[in-house]
Amino acid sequence: MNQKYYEVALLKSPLAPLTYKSSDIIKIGSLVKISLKNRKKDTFGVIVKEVEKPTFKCSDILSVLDQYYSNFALHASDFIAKYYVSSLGEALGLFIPFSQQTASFLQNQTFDTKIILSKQQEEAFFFIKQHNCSLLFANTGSGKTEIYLKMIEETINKGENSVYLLPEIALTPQMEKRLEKVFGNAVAIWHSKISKKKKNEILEKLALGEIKIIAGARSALFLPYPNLGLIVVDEEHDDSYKSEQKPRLNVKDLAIYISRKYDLKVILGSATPSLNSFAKIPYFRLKETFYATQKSFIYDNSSLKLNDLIISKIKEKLEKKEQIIIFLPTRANFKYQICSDCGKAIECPFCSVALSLHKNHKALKCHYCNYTQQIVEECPSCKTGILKNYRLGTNELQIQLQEIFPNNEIVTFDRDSIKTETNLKKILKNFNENKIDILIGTQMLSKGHDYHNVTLAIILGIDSIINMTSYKAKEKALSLALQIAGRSGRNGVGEVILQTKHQDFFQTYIDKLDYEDFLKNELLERGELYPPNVRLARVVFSHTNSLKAKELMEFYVDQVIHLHKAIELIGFKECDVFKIANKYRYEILIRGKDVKKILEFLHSIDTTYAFVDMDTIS
DNA sequence: AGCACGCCGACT
DNA sequence: GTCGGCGTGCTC
Repeated sequence: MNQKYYEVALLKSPLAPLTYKSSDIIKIGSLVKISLKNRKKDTFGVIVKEVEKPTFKCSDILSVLDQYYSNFALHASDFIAKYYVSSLGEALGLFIPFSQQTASFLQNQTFDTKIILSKQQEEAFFFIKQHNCSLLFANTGSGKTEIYLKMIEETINKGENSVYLLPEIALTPQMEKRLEKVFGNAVAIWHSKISKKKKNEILEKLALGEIKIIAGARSALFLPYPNLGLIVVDEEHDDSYKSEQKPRLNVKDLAIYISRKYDLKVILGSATPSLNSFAKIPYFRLKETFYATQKSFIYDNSSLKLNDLIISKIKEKLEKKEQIIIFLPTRANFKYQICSDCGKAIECPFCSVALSLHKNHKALKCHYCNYTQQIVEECPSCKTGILKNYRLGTNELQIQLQEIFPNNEIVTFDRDSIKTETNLKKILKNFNENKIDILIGTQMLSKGHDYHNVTLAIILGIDSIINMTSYKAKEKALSLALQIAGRSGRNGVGEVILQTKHQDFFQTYIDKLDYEDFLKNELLERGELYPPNVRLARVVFSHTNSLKAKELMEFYVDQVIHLHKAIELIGFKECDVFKIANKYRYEILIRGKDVKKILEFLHSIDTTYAFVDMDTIS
């Protein structure tokens, strides 16, 4: 019998592709069922290439399924595996395969949306059309969404699909409304919280050509698009485009890579673009806004969150029936409970972090591993001290404000209070209908929502962001402050209270200069030390035995120093959060200009106890 | 001897 | 990742 031999990438497995045989000719990209020694469950893999008969004995491919991965998915996965250091199977696992059955002829549809662009928007539109990948650097209220819509229209009329990426699920309802108004049921929303049934329905309609546009979070980029023509990455500055697990890819950077290899358009959009994009991608500045807003900033250097200034400002707005948003980057009631006698914080037994107090759940919770325990009355360490609460969170702020303003509706807006999509939509609806007076939230609050009647934005705790040990700390803090400020006064006059000890820094770029000046200065300051002119990578070694983790780190520190002279070892140490989920962690940070040399080192790391974080932010 | 547990290495 | 093999150390 004429045997064929194929390399098969094992889906979601860290192993490199393995060789199997079959008497059938199987198309590259096909999904197949295989067996693996010591494995009971069915194992699935993807045919990645045909090879010569190997010297070792091969098992048979058990069956070929009627699903397959496109060349696009194979190619993108290959890039992900190499650049972000994962197995091919892990990278392919991100994609949803095409289904053989539904591959019928596509239904075509054209739109005439009658969107009218201003002169400046027209220029931006023209600019985007000239580039494969472009950055739309658009001030809040300058109408970048119309440009996206116009571009999507053109893409559909060419018979191609569009994907519209948003950094967070929280933003999808609003965009869903906006897109559906223009494109009706040619639009679908895709993110992790969408039900399986709904997902299958969307996939079928996508294959049939009934759905042309997918708006959604990271995972929306990995659907089986019959003919992808446009990728919009909105709020491109947002770090949540970077995945925190397994293939630790940055979907934005993947989109940029794709735009270079394939004939499709990528638009990155933001009012506060990342320095990386600003430095590397051709940009168009959309400065003119459709309505003039007068925005005044008040700087408050107090350490007290609810001080007289803030309370009196809130009172003033409430009396005028105007709305207020308050940003605070801490969830729960308090982040620490510290003993006044021995000075120790109550720690998670599995992680080296303090437990947060959640009054709503009558519990202390670990924000890393989710460990939950009862609230304690006395210090578990010395059994005598009184516990004091530190670092106010959103829930506590809500309680304290409610005491001061008992007749107003005050609601929190964060991961704890928003559990479902319905829940999210309800809060946004109530806020837009003026049924909520004050909305208190974490980063979620900052992300591109349109709030109509907000005349005061209060920004608290921004110093905890500017003081972070990340080369991006300043960039993050300033963009966050501007994004939140942008939510206030969309219809006329808006005030912003910024509580910070870094008034000079913020004032320079808010009152005197603008964000583009910040980016240019920051670019000079980072020079050859931090991105975008060099690349950073982090390798974390984690093990239940802390000595083991340390020894592994030391071994690879040596390797960098002696064998990889083209890359620079910036440092090696215990991770800031030393223990997570009972595993001790050490990390090394490297820097280099030559991607190949960096990857050479990263791919030489041969232990399951290490993970690589290419283009690390932390 | 019998077993629980943790560590290690193979997986085509 | 997931599984079996094997060594250690504890118990009956």
